[in-house]
Amino acid sequence: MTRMVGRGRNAAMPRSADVARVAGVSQKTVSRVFNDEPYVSADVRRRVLAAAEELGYRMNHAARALASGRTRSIGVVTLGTALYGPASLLMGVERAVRDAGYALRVVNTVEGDPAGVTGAVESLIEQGVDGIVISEPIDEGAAAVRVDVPVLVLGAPPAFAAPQVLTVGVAADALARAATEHLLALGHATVHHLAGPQRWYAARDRLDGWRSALRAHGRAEPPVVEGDWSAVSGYEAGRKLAADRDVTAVFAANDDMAVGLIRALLEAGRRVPEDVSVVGFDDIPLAAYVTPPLTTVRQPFDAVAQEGLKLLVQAIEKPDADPPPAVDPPVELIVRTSTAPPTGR
Amino acid sequence: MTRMVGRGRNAAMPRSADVARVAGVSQKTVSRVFNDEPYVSADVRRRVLAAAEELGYRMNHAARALASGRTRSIGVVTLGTALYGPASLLMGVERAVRDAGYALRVVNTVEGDPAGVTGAVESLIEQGVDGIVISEPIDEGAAAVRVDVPVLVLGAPPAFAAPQVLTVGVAADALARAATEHLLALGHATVHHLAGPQRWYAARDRLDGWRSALRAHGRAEPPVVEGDWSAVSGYEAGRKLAADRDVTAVFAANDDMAVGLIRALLEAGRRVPEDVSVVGFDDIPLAAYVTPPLTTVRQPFDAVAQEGLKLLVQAIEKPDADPPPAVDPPVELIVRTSTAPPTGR
DNA sequence: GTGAAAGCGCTAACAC
DNA sequence: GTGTTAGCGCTTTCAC
Repeated sequence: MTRMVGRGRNAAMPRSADVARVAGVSQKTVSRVFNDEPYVSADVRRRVLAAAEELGYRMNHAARALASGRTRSIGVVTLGTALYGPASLLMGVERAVRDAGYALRVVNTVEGDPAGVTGAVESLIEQGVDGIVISEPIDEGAAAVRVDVPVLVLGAPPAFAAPQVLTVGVAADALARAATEHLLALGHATVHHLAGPQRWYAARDRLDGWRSALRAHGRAEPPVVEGDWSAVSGYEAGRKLAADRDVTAVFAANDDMAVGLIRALLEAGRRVPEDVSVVGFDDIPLAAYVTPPLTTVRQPFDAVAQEGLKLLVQAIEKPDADPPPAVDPPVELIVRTSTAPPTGR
Repeated sequence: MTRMVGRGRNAAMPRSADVARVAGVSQKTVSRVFNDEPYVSADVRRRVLAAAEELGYRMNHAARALASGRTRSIGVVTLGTALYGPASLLMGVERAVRDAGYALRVVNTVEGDPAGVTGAVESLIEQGVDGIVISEPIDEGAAAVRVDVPVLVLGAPPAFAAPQVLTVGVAADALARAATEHLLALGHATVHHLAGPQRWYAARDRLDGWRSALRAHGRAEPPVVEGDWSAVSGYEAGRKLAADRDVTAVFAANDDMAVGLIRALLEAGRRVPEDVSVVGFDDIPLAAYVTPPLTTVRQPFDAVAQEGLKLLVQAIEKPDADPPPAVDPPVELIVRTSTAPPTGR
């Protein structure tokens, strides 16, 4: 079946008034039907729907947005990267937005762009959105924008002046703590940390979780090595770490770096897990299939996106209701074979 | 600095008429300035800009879209997956769309959704977009929609009735052919293929490339094993393939499956590359760091996205001009250590 | 070069 | 339950 769809000045698209004429009702009644408003008799509703179907009517969202001041769309600001974490979060957000009956607008921020998140948010506001999701932002200094739509920040402290700034943590510190404690429980004297870039809040949270685990157990805190999330940076860090015979356990801030790290370790003749245990973070789909299969911590991306969007949509639609209490997703440590007790050497 | 931005019925946002009053010009002149129309004196332009700045004016895109019938936005239809290929393409598209001065709307199609791509396209049209990008679609049968905006299809045959359907191939068949020929050149009698799900055009193209290489060299065409892009499916395929001692070289349709395959091979006691050579597809960032480092073929995602968007934007803005000839991005085979000549056994 | 008037296709507010 | 009347903030058309 071939249906005609389209939009544009001369495109002879039927409008609600045309539907009204065919159905023999007023234009406003057509509007009522398409907005599921009450007080429309079942009979009228049926006639309107039939007429709309017959004409191939589709509502013009621009006109609706102009008249109502609402767009039924949500904007998301992401880092423009195909990294597993941010990409998964984006897919989760898309799904949750669609399920809530909203449209999605996406703006990426570019690393090093002076406008950064602030510019991205302004461009979304200009486009017209009812709410904004900021996904895993990096710290760009105090670049506050006053926005009058609700803002949901995923994986960072609230940093925007908005009527409602909602935050859903990825519970990264708890997850990082669990990873570190797993290594400690195995009998390692201490745990080294291959951190993510500290401009990312997500990276800081993981570092905090690692540090708090070490402190809680009264262990020495070795110097932190910082990577940039990439396997290359993990590899480079691994070359340094491999030279240090005191290193028996490393917690990497993501799986990509963990894989690079392991490669460097192996090339330096240090076996994993016999000589050095490694735990990653994210549970990328490949984690179970690299050599050795990677012990890691699963990030509940979908749950975070869903949970967050529930808050955001409520803030948009019922601004006065109290936000429901946030439910922290469960910590999931996936133990595979890249970790083992230290072998006395 | 805290700037007030926002939109909405009661939000006391300044409009172009306010700017006009402050600048002492007509509302239409403000419109001219913001649309970079000619015939505005430099002096007037400066005054308008100053007034806008003073009031914190931002144009209302919904009103513009309603009046002009154009939205300056582009919609993209993607599969909702964080797989490296689709995710990279999406990021490339976002960047290219932003560079062209358009906004981006995203709709995912869900596997198994009856509406599928057709429904996604209709929802974009309804939202109002000036052009549509369909990224790596799967074959859903003939579900044609007549759309009156230009459509760009990335990585599949044109399948939509639209004023302009543009296609930019990922040249997947040429790339797959190069991968296969690399293995043949190494001295392997033939090459097995671990294919992607055949509903994806991208998977079919790779299979075609593999097949044509085999035919061109007069080699036997072994039965195809089909996976679903995931490492798990590669692993399962690997268990079957490992049992067959005739298998000395495998071309996997993506890197994730290649990694799963290698793991299965190793577990079955077959060494890579000594007993079996493996080449992947995509060059995921991890490819150089897995064990053994993966020989693979690099997909030029950014180039494809940029190239495609150039076509699309031209089709939107200058519908009558001839589309510039498509430039095929170069084939890049990355040889690492998962491939080697067969060892006579 | 600039301005006045008339919509774009909807929703809001209120009448009936 | 349903219709009427005004806009929403821009662009278009055409006059000057």
